[in-house]
Amino acid sequence: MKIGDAAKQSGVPAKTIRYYESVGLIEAATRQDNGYRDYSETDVHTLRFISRARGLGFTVKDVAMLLALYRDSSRASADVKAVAARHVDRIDEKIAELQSMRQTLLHLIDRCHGDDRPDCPILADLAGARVSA
Amino acid sequence: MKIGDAAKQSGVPAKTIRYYESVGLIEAATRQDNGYRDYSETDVHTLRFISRARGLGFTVKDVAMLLALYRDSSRASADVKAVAARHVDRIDEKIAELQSMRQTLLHLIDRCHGDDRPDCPILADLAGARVSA
DNA sequence: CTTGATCTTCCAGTGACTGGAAGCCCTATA
DNA sequence: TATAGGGCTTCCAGTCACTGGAAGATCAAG
Repeated sequence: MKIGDAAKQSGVPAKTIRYYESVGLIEAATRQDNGYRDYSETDVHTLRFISRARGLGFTVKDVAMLLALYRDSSRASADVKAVAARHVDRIDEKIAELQSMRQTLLHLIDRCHGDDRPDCPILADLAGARVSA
Repeated sequence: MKIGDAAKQSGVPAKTIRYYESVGLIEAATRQDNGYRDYSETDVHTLRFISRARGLGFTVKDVAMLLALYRDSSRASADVKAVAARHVDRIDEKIAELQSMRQTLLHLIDRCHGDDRPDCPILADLAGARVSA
């Protein structure tokens, strides 16, 4: 099948499929006589695998590793678990960082009148003033 | 003062200061006779403002807006508040997204033996199998 | 036969830096 | 005075994961 159909069936945009090929995440597709890329059901399956993994926030590098493990029938599940666990750690860090920002922002927003007056604790804080807890 | 000192005093790397200048977030610094960029205390203050805002996750575009508001003594605090509130919304979305990923991952990890056997629900899920709740 | 959709390649832009090369400037020390 | 080092300058490239767009070939339908 052509790239457009593979895109529809996998949910991965044609542009992105070509991109994945260019960075080596998927193998270069075979070509039809007219030069168009040709995809199989297996390829679509792989693309869906990639799409799900990316949806869970795995980096393309991680996805390459997961794909390799997926294809290695003699893999140890511990290796997969390790990749996932590392990823959860990164997510936890990110969440903590965002929540800290959020808290500070809400604190400042709460103290800001939000009217026509120029007086604003948000700007004051950014300018270096310590705002009371 | 030279860029290295401005960097030390503001916490913004010299490289990043030049970058901010290149994208117009800060004005082009005046130059000393030898061509070196020259910074004032006010410039350092601005860099610290930027550094704090970036630390709260504001985009450079948002920071540009906040700086403009900061300098506009006739600003309405409502405008500042709006920028901050929009930002909190973005953060909330991001947190929700990450927490959803996290939950799915933890669920899968929990079900993975993590031993030498190849059997792995994480890969099974990525491959399209529905994992029991 | 033409129209429009889809395919091809290649280049550029996103956001916010960061690294590195090549070369100038300044200061301190042998 | 020569030199060694550090910091300064510019510019280009790389990061990450795409995404947009241009120019041109191909194909299916009317």
